[in-house]
Amino acid sequence: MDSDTSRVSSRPSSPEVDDIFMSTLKKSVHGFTGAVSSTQSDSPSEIPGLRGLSAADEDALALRMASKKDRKLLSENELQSIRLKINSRERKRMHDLNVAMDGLREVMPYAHGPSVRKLSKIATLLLARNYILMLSNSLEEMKRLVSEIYGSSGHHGGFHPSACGTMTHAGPVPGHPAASHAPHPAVHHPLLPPAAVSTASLSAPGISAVTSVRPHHGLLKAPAAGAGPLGSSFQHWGVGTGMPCPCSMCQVPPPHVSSMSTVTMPRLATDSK
DNA sequence: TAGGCCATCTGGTCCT
DNA sequence: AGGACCAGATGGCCTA
Repeated sequence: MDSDTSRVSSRPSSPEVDDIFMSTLKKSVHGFTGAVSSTQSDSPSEIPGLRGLSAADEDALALRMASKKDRKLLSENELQSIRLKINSRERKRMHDLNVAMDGLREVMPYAHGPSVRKLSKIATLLLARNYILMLSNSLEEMKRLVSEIYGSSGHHGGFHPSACGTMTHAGPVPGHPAASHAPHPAVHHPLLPPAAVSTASLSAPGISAVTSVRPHHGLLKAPAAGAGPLGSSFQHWGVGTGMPCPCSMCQVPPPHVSSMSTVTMPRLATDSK
């Protein structure tokens, strides 16, 4: 999918006024929606300016409506049936999208639970992006250190299985979501002393734009006292010691992350009101 | 009450 | 032709 740019560019920035009008007419005069939605119960009486339409008016409108393509060949019931079918597909599509979004939320390093409001869609996407970037950064750092340690001794420069086995931050995998991170092992980055990781904090724009805003935004039903920026259920924060986890994942988004979030989501970054 | 988020409807566009 | 995708519009719900 993918030819979006061209598709978008060819799309009118806003619908024609007449199209909106006709759409309204279709919905109101002919019950075009099929009244599937519980939130949108359009009826003629609800549309100012359409009240008092005579039967002739409706016929004329129906004619105009039908003139579009071959709709004239379809009965009102057929049109409604088609519309219902399309609406149903769209609902299913959006539902699937939400399911996928939920799946993404589950593997995000963010507080989960009945008392915590779930991430918004945009926050989920932003956090996911930054999470991926952090993991990539962490992986690169790990590779570099492994190379430093084994590279000069003639050992292979790649990951040793034993080292791999101790990597708990390799990223969420199916069945092992980051959200359900097991508590940190005593040494989760055996090759990475705390001093080796960046000293940058999670206040970096990428993460802060999403996570630190949530409480301000009132999205946490119950403030997590003592919880870090990622939330109280985030295992990397304060496990055992109550101190911030020094691991790479908990520390830094890559430098280039700052190019977004706060820019593209000004509201998220400044919504502390 | 304003603003944010969301679900839904809808029509347009593109793809198969 | 039918389906998928997209974006605009609309209204409901919730929170500060």
